[in-house]
Amino acid sequence: MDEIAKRAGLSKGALYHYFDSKEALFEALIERSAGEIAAQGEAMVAAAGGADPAATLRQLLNFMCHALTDPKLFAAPRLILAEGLRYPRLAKFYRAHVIDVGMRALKQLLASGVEKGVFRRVEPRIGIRVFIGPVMASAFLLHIFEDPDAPPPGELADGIADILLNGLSVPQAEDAA
Amino acid sequence: MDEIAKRAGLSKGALYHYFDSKEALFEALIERSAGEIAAQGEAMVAAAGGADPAATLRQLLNFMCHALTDPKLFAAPRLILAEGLRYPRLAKFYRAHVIDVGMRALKQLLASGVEKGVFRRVEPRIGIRVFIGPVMASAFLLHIFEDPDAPPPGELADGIADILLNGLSVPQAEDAA
Amino acid sequence: MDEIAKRAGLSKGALYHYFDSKEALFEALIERSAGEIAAQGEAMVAAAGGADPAATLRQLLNFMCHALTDPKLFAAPRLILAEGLRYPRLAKFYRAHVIDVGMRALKQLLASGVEKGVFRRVEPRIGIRVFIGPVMASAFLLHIFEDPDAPPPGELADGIADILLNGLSVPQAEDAA
Amino acid sequence: MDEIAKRAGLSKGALYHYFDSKEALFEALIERSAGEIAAQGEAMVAAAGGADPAATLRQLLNFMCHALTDPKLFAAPRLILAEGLRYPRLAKFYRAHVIDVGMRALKQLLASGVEKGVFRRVEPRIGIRVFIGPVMASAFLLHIFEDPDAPPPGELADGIADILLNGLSVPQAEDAA
DNA sequence: CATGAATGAGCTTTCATTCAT
DNA sequence: CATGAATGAAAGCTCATTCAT
Repeated sequence: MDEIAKRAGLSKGALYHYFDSKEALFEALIERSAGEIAAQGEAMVAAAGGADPAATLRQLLNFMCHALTDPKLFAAPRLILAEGLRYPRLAKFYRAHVIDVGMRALKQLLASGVEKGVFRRVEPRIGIRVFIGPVMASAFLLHIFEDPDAPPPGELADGIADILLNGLSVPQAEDAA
Repeated sequence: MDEIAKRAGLSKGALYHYFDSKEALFEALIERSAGEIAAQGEAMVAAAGGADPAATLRQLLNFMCHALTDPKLFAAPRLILAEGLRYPRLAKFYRAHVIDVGMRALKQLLASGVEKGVFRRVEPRIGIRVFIGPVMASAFLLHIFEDPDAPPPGELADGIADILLNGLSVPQAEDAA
Repeated sequence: MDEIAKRAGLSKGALYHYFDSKEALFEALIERSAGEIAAQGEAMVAAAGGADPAATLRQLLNFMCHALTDPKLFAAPRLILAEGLRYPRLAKFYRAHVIDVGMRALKQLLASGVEKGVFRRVEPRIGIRVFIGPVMASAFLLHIFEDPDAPPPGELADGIADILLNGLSVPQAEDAA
Repeated sequence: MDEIAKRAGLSKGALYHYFDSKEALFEALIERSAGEIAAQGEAMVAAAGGADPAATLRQLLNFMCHALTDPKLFAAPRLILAEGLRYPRLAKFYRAHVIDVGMRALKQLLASGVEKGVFRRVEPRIGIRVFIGPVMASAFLLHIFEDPDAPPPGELADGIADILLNGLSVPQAEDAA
């Protein structure tokens, strides 16, 4: 809190004027950064209205990859990881304000793709994990392990989308000799 | 350290006999759990010898999904995430002993798949992220966010492998002109 | 001060307009509650004018027992006891405005009883302590220790008066020799 | 705690080695001082065995007056007053370990006096308050209000006992003209 | 080898008081 | 007159580390 106060140009006491506790401050931070991102992602899916699910998926991936490249926007997930054991309520808050929102949107996107006949009918819980996981992994490698080899966000999003949509496997010729 | 000593059934003094510092203790923990897992994954790829890359990928996913379902084996990654900021050396240690090992093996697996003509030639850094990300995301949802909806590890591995290999998209009919 | 301001329905700033400091506020509180009680007790003794000291003593006990049953009137003594160490000036203030007043009145009452020949000539400092002590003890048991067995004030005053005036001992038969 | 540690010649950390919290430290203090006094008083009553209730009452008063003259032994009651609002459990602890013990002993003493025919049958709750109150009042005047006029403990105990046993009133001649 | 008492810097939080508006 | 944001010292407590035994 000393450090936070100093960076905010306030005294520690003033911080407690605005937030009841460190936990409350963290919750506000989560809501204003990760919560915002999740809401924007949800809005993106809603705006697309199921018109072109593959394009929406690409757009969403692009958005997420760019967002999580920003250290400021990675602050919220990092917070959960660093302080989640000390403040267990924080993980619950994050789940309610970020994860549930994102999951709902992704489930919606996958379902509309299936409905349109462009996505295969995969188990939604797994589809969600396969969508969000690569973005997470990239963010961790970038911010926590300082991978010098990190691909730029646009390229990353395109590459993830390519594999997600088309698979790693080489398509088999189906009517060969 | 008090808590660790108590659970280990010895005194704090004894703990400092075995480990020079908390950081050293953490490094040992990482080496013995996550390092072990990474080494086993690497051995799995080496043992397969590039014979059936898709099968090896499925096997590796299955191994990882089962491993990270165990709270004890999730302890090391969680440690890095929670303490990585407090002990920056720890993140570097983890990268050297776990991430680099795993990445090398995965890059090898992808390359052998390409060589065999069964995998498309994707950017390896991205292929790696798409492989490991979904497993990570599943572990986080399970252990950090206590998702009650977590799929069982076997089913999870199969589902991830299916999407990874075959993609989300419905294959196009190829019988055109 | 925050709490006091809130309960008083004004801002902290306003509080400091009316009172220079917390100590000053406390002094005002003491003067307006305990000081008032002490003054009323003194007036009671003065009004009686030494006419019927035993009756005055009963009346005074009754007044005190009823007063100290009211949590609002117990607030001032409690304040002294709780904050007397933190604000030593406060104890002196209470002594001057409450204790000295009460003691003077009691000393007066006892003296007039002796003069009238209805009270034995006891050491006044001790007489005072024996008078006020039981009332204090009752208030403490009621407000601090939340004794569920507390006697109602009227009954309490009568009981104390009975013992004070007549003693615990069974009167000896005087018909000897 | 800083102050306590300094006076004990320890660091703050060491204090928390011995006591889980400030409240626990206070409970230990209460048990070792006031609890001890209460237990000794109880033992005194038990030892007397109801043989000479008036003498026991005098002895007990003498013991209490001497005990509460010692600032160290007054520390526990003072603690309750100063910290009771901050740590409400403390008052409950004091009640259980000190007040209930003392009350039980006093009730016993009064009952045995009644049984012997030397004490009048007074309401025990009131008898207790009249016994303990004057001692309390004396201790407060001495330690909190620093009364320069405080009677020495022996004289005080004798004076209280005299009033308690014989009453303030001048005995009436019962067979006069 | 092992103990556990002890340290001291650091943490989150509180609170009487001040002051620009 | 009144507000409430801001301060800063101090409170209770934690914890990695050390050291006499």
